[in-house]
Amino acid sequence: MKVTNIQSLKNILSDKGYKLTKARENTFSALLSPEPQSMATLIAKSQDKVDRVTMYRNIDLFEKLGIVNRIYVGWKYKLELSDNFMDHHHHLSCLSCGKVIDIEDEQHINEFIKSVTDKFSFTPRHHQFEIDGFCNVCSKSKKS
Amino acid sequence: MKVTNIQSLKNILSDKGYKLTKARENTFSALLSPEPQSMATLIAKSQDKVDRVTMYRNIDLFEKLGIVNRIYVGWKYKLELSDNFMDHHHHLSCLSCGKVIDIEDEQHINEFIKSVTDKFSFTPRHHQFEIDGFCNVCSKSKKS
DNA sequence: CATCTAAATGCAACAAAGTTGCAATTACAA
DNA sequence: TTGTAATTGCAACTTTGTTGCATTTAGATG
Ligand SMILES: [Mn+2]
Ligand SMILES: [Mn+2]
Ligand SMILES: [Zn+2]
Ligand SMILES: [Zn+2]
Repeated sequence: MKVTNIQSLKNILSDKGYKLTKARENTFSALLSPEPQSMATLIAKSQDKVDRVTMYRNIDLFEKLGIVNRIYVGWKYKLELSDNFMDHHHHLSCLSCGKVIDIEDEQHINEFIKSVTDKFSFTPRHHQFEIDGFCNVCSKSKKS
Repeated sequence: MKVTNIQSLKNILSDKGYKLTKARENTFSALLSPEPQSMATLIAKSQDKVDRVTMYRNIDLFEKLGIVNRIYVGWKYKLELSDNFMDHHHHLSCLSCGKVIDIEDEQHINEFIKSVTDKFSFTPRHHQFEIDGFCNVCSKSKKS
């Protein structure tokens, strides 16, 4: 499912009967970034090449095809290219100081996903697990 | 942090130097619901009592004070009163048709949370686990 | 490679969501 | 009761996302 270049993008698209267009190439280029980006950023980056409306439509399509993931960072979503079959974002997020801690432990999570998706015949593509609360520093200070 | 009535709301507010106003009482009343609600719903429910702008401002305040949680359901956030016990939201969300399935199985998740919050000395308030993918219906259709 | 057509695009217009500045009102402490 | 800072409502505005439609284009076919 990983898209590394225009050729693999074309393969995924044509496989489902979609066309590889200039707008889609440019949408893909805008997505190349080490960090997840907001829709506004993607639109700004390619403002002379891709119409706003087309950007929305193609991001929707890419998401359905598994080319991009929509993740929530703070109160807004951001978009990123899918890397592996199943991307993950497991965070502890401090409501007081905003610190975000990444969790690596996959053991329990993977078991849980398997059991629950099997139960509902659901095909998972991506998941996100966020725990909001207070970090060790902020837990000690008086004002919650 | 749990708010059960107007008096406890007043306590939390005045504790931080905020006033208990009619608009805030009505904001609180609108939040009383077994289900998380969208901002649009809250605004509609109290359209004759609280101005749209005031609703935004007071929800923001309530969130900072820990009175409400903002959670993501599908692609939109919803609001709910915080509870004493840990709030939880476990969903399967279909990228194609938008269907949201609630998961009730708590077993694996609770183990996982315990182990990871202990590890980082983190005090959890609420958590959210969302799996994006395709529901049983949409998994079968050809243009996935 | 010339032709054909469904798919895709851009544009304009719209709708929904959220923000800002400010004058009028209100909570509440003195 | 009064004084005053906090809060509100309103109007105007920005940002974000959607819809309908005429025009353009990818790419399949021969
Ligand atoms: Mn992460
Ligand atoms: Mn839920
Ligand atoms: Zn913290
Ligand atoms: Zn579905």
